[in-house]
Amino acid sequence: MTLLEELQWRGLYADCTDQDALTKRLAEGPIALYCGFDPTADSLHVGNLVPLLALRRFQLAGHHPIALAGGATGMVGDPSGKSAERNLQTPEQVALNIASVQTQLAKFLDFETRTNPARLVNNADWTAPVSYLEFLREVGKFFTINWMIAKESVRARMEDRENGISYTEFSYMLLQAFDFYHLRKTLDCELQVGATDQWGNITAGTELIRKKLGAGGYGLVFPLLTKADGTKYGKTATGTVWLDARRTSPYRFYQFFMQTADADVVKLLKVLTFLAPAEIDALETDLKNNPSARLAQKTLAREMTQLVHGPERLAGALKASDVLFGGSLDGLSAEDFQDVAGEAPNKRIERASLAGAGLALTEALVQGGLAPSKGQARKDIEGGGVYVNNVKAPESTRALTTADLIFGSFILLRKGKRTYSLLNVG
RNA sequence: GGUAGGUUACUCAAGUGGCCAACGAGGGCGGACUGUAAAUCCGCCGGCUUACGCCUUCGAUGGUUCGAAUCCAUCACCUACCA
Repeated sequence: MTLLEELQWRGLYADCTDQDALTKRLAEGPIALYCGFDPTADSLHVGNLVPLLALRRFQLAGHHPIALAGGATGMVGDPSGKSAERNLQTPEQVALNIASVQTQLAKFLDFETRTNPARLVNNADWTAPVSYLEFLREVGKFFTINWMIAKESVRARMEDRENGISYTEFSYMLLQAFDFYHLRKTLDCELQVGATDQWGNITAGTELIRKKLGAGGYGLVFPLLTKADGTKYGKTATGTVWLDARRTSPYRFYQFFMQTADADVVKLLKVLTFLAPAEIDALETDLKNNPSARLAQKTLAREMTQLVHGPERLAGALKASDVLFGGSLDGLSAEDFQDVAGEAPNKRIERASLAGAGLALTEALVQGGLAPSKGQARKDIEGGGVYVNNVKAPESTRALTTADLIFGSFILLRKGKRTYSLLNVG
């Protein structure tokens, strides 16, 4: 199976500027390719994994990946896929975000290998020195407004009378075109990859390369990741699933994948993991024959957590999951529980607050982050959805005392089937 | 600069003087059923309160009124048309 065939099998092929030519080119030998990541936050999220891991797939196949951090483009904001104008980030924010995003990008690619080491670049390096006038003459002149406003990302916003599009965001595609042109010229980068919403930006690049260099450039785009029910992938009710362990703990990260719907899990195994097709096929069969074992979900969660957080954090997440989803806490060793204490969502409270009448359960739920207010906490309790140490606690007048402590200094609160908070009593 | 329209809770969106903490939909959270899945059904979703109830909210400020999300004035922002 060639690389392109594998990408197709994995559902990672949406469109290509010239499939036949690219197939031929890839057969001839290693190619340099890039993908850009704008620093919209100080961490990447699971949605970024698709293009990032695609770069890695190319590297594993012997090609030269270039990860581009958008120090310049991040100052402007990509209108693609956005229905409204965005607020500009301050230069300080961009600088901070760039620093952490670069560190994360570096974790997924091999920079040491002799044959085809990865490279990490920042488009601010070549964009910032160019003056506005220079840019207009060197880049702007090669694009007609007519062509630009025909792009989906722009047209969608032009048709939306409510929002419109600023000149700044309108210009975004030219900056990205300039990136591709620059990388083509200086690093002989022939291919740009990205999600489908990048199609317009990518083709702007190939246009510029053709016009200014008289050379070719390829674009390859992946489908946007969606869930079977049509909603966006990578967001939970609580928010985005980040790659940074400080924002999304490995335990939560593991649980996010563990809770994948049956209808999505095979697609995600293909798109996100490096498991061989045969292994994924076997998991698909298992899912059909024995869905309650959740082997596909477990494998996905395991693979992803290992990939992003490493084997040690994976072990912690597994241990915490075993304990928290293992039913009764009886028979659990103190050591095992200590491990959970470090991994699970956790909140420190004062031992003194448990003295006497104790701490109201409603108050404890609020402190543990399981309820937004005491009123809501009371309703949740009365609705039968709250557990203390995995025992249902249906009375909203319940208070926690030292008698509820397990293993000396913990109280395990649970709301619903799977939301936990561990009170760590100091 | 002129004219017209808009700004309601997480989002969309009703409400145009008391019955409004505010219809409805989406979404979320809980429950039942399950498999930490989906679908379905039920309950809840401003805050405090065991409850009666109290308090804070409908862009901002001030006013009219016994009483305002609803009326008036000023301001801010958004949109359209005209200049």
